[in-house]
Amino acid sequence: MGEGSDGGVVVPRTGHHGNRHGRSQRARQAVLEAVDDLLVERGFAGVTIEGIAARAGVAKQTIYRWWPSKVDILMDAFVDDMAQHLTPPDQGDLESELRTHLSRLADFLTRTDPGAVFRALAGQAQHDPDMAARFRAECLSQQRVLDSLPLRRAVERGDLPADLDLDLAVDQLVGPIYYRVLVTGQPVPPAFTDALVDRFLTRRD
Amino acid sequence: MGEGSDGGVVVPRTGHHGNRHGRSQRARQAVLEAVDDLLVERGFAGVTIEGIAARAGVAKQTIYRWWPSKVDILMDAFVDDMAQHLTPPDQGDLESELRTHLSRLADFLTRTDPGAVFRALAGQAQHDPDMAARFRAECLSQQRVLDSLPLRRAVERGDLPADLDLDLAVDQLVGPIYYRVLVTGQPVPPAFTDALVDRFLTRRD
Amino acid sequence: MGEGSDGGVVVPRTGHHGNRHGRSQRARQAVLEAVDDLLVERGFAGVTIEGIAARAGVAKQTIYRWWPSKVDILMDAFVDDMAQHLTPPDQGDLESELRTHLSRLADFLTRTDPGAVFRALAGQAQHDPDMAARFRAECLSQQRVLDSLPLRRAVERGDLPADLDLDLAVDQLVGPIYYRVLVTGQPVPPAFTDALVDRFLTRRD
Amino acid sequence: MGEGSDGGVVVPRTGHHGNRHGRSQRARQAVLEAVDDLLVERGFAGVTIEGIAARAGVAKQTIYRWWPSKVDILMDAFVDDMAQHLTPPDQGDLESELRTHLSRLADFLTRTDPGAVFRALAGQAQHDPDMAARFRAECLSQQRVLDSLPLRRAVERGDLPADLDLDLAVDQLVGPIYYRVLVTGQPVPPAFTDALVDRFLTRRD
DNA sequence: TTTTAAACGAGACGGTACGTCCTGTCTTGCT
DNA sequence: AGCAAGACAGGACGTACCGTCTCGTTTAAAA
Repeated sequence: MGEGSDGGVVVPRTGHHGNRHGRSQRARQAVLEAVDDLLVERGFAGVTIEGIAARAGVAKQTIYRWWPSKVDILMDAFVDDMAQHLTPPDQGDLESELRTHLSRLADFLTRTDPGAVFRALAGQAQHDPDMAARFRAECLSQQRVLDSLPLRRAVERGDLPADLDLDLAVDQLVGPIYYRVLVTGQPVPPAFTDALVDRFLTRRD
Repeated sequence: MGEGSDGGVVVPRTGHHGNRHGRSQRARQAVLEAVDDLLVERGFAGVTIEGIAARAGVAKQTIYRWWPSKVDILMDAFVDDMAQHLTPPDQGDLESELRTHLSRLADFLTRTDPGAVFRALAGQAQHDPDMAARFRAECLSQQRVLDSLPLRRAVERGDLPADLDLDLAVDQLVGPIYYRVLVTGQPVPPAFTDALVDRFLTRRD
Repeated sequence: MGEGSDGGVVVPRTGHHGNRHGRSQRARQAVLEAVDDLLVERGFAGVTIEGIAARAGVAKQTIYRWWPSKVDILMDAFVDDMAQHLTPPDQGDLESELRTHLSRLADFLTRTDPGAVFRALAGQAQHDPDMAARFRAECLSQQRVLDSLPLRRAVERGDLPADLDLDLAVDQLVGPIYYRVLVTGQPVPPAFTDALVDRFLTRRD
Repeated sequence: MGEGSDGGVVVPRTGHHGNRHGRSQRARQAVLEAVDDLLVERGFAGVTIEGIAARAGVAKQTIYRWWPSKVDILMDAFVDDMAQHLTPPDQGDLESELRTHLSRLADFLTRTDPGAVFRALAGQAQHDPDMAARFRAECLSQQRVLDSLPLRRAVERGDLPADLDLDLAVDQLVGPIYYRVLVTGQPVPPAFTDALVDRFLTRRD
């Protein structure tokens, strides 16, 4: 689904009201802000197309023209936010990078507004396979790349074996975090993420 | 939410139409079956109180009398099913028990109808904190006990140290499974669950 | 259209909110009053289902449950009003009765609120053959009977020949009135209706 | 509303897309044909500005530039057609001329496409006083002149008294026809129009 | 037995949001 | 300057469910 994120490509200059050169940037931004605000203020059930339209000062039809559903609006809003967070720093040291990244991930998922959007999207994905596919393609695949970055750097450095099963390793590292966030609701403190890193590295000795 | 699961206690004998002493078992069963059917056939969005009532041949009011919401009906239906599956067998051997239990869990979550109910409930829990609390209290806590059973038995047998952090261990073992099921949508074959067990046990040597 | 006007038959007693004994009289009355008010205040285009619902304090669904369209609501309202007016008095004298009836008819059509409803319905009938058929069956046929009443009484009295073409005679008498009301928009003063009566009776001498 | 009918005066040459020399005749014709087609095919409710624009291959703005509303387009289309029909022939004989004219009028109103347009316009006039005024000024006044033509010729010939109330006479002759067409929906056969003429002339003997 | 009160089926009610359609206005680039 | 194209804010449409509320019936414990 590209219409949400490529508005800047289509529109050459202005964000005025309707014209033949594509969508209004003003409307797009207003919608994305409105959807974020509504989700945080009223929860997922409080996010309605009518509510977004009213809050953004936009016509419903304008929303339907560019987004197939409210979750696609949320995904659009999420993509804008996600890249800003969660790019693991290159510290030259696997353990440090993993500790930093996992604790940041836990914080992002549990404490930030985009994290709340993520949880809502992950929730909705359970109800709608098509949406789940879009969610994975647009949001999760990028995230997955970032999650594996410390490991791939360590492999390049020779700190991890070249035949490491990356998929499995990433699942082991971040799986328990998502499990706590999405299933048990337990807190995910640094002590927990550090322990995950410890046990992941220990067995390699 | 207790009224859903204790109906059998209140009703003395029959499940015919109105009576002055407790709820109709006929109605309860019809509702639980209808909700399961609808979820599997039409997905979570296709589960509506009106639809359940029509399918079960029951009045809406009867549903509202006994369940606060459609997710509570689903939880009621889920509880009935869950216990049947997923009780790990006592095989006297940690590795075997873990392999068996984790692969059964993966199968339950991804391939069975109650698994679909679970995913729907887990999804809805992301949108509704109150419901999430009920979900954890009624469904997950039991499951959590079962998940830790092989480890606790191993501790009793002396195969695992007494000071083992059970919570962390369970999270490491089942977290990646739930992560695949709820987030990435990747399949969860026995090869994957076996690998989880391997790596969990390896470092103990 | 019968569901609108036979509510009193179906509902045995109360006008409370929903019950199994048919529709709420309170809602029905509120809708009919709202539709009349809106037509007079804002014209036909200002009559909307949403506006009626809001004004009557009624849910849209309740309106759709009982009336197929807004014109059917207007017809229902019109039927209630029409009978009150326009029953020609029995004065024992053809000329007097005709003069009275035609001038009353003209006044009804041009100066009263139900007359405005009639004009709106007659207008809509031009756009919708099905509605036109309902309109004729429910509203006009009764009116037609009243219009011919003075002539039929005169025939009974022997003041008019028994083989009089009633249809033609009524068309000649009231046709020009409706023509002015619906087509030319000219006023229809008593001088005009009296002249119609004169010319109708003159040729019989 | 004059902009619709004087286009031919302004445009000097072509009807291509945008040009700097007044309106496009191509667009005007396409719109008038589209509106006629749509009215006949889908009825008045099926006539929308968007539909006309799509069918005529014309931009909505072009329509709004030249016509204030869809009924004005219909009036424009109607004026073109009306003059062609309904000019009563000069037969030198009042009765013949009246018989011919009234039966042609009845046929025009009930059986022709322009007649359908007329009925739609007359219907809409009931809902919109401003439009009714335009309708009378642009369409009906001409028609009224034609309707009275046989009578005026007869007065000139001395076949009718010079002090004849022309308005009343015309109303008596055509009123019943319009009444049947617009109100009762009864057919208007020659037998009916002939009877109207008979009775109109009889009383003069 | 007869009474009687709780639970039942049915379904109308006031609402909210849905997704669609059309309105009339606007801006742009082409002819 | 007029045009085709089409995005825009707005608003009504008719539908689907929500959760609440009578109704009149069914039922079995209490009287």
